[in-house]
Amino acid sequence: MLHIQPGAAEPIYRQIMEQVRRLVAGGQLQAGQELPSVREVASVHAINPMTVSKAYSQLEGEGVLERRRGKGMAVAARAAGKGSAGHRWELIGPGLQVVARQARELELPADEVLDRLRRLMKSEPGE
Amino acid sequence: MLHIQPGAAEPIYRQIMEQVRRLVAGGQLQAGQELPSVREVASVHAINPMTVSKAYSQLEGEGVLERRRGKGMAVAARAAGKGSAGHRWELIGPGLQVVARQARELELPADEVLDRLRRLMKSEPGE
Amino acid sequence: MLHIQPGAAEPIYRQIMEQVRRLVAGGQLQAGQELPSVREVASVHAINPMTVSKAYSQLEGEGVLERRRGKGMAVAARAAGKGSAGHRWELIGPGLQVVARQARELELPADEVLDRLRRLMKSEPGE
Amino acid sequence: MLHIQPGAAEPIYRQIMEQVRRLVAGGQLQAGQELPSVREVASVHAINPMTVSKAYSQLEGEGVLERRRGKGMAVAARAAGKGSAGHRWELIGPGLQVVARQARELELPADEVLDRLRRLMKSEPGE
DNA sequence: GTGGTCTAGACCACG
DNA sequence: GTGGTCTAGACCACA
Repeated sequence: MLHIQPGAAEPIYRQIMEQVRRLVAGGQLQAGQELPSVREVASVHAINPMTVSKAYSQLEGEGVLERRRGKGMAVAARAAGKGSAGHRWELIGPGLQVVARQARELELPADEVLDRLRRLMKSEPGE
Repeated sequence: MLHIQPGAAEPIYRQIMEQVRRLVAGGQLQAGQELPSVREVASVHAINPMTVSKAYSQLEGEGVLERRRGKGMAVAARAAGKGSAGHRWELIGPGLQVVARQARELELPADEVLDRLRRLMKSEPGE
Repeated sequence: MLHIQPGAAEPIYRQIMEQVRRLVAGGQLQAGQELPSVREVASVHAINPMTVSKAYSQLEGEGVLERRRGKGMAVAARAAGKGSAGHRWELIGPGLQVVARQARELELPADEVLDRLRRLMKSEPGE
Repeated sequence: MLHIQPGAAEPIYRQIMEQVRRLVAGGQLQAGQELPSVREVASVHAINPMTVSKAYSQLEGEGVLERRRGKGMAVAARAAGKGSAGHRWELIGPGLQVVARQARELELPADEVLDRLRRLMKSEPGE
């Protein structure tokens, strides 16, 4: 379910956090739904359990996840409101601004930038 | 000229490096053109001169900048080739992929994502 | 009779243990008196029966409760001595020290702290 | 400056968090003031640096502390408002409720409870 | 079975 | 010098 890139600049625990946040906001993880256990995620991606645990704990602190004692983590009930359209646009806003600034600094034609992004959004599901 | 966000996740010296790289590739910094001095950048943005110096030095190591004794740094002559169309698309490619994945995870409609990006690219110069 | 807060930092089984200990020491649970059954407590508070059982078992190990075959748990006869004034003050001592340190670190005026505590002790029975 | 009890039920990193929160709210740590470094706290109390780091990081996440890159942690500027009287009483409220309930369950006389607390608040500074 | 905590030690990034 | 990240491994607490 998660997509980890061990060598990326973004730390692993933060990659997990951001993906979970988006999957919850996007509705692919419903309120109350259980997440894969710390140990499972760790073994699947060959990373340290503490790294996963750190991500989950911080998401708990943010109110995105809830701890069910002895039964793992689940999407928090009150995280449901996080799926509002407004909130979802907030999560992608910074990314759009970064790309816009890069395009401007590179003096790339807006039309072609949009074209490339369109193709990436359509085809990427496979990878 | 530069846009620094202290407190951002991306380290300051890297913000400088990436912006300079893009401005050179985009042609807004021409070969031979002088860059603002380390001290000037540092004082304008209230950051440590060592941070600016580190960014400049690494760009020199990459062949993007050249050191002119007693006269500061300038865009390297051989950096001209860095402005090829292919190279410029390489610099923005990762950003586009990131945004595409975020949109997919958030289940946001592609059309509206493109629309928002279009508006950002047109209007942003002001900020 | 019991007051359970799932989700609190203090584990549930320990919440049960401490409350029973205090009710016994305070005389609200008399020697020989029966406690609500594991199943009853579990269903009333929607918690796992094993959690209740664990609390009762440990209290039995401490000599506070006794197991009556086929009839559940009751306050141990020899637990009577636990109600001495000295013992009761021991049970509240740590709590008082914690509050005193918090008040000091928050630089709150002692008089008002006492005032608020007085009101809480008088009115709380309702909740 | 901090008071760590290694054997306590409350985890060490949480002891640190709560004390810092209270010292900030109480004004003993002013906005902008630097905290002792992770390594310093760790060596003084003979605990692992990661334990201290965890506390600091979570306080940063809560907005109580700010990271000054390469220069350690400091009390966040926006944490100043955290020192309002209302906020300080919020921090001690739960502790007062706990004590009040314990006193009631133990059937201890309110006057004497208050008396003991008064003495603790006056004399404790020494330890 | 679940997550939490702590340790020890290594390496990196930043200024 | 500062904090951050990750690993490996141990033990505990909870249900």
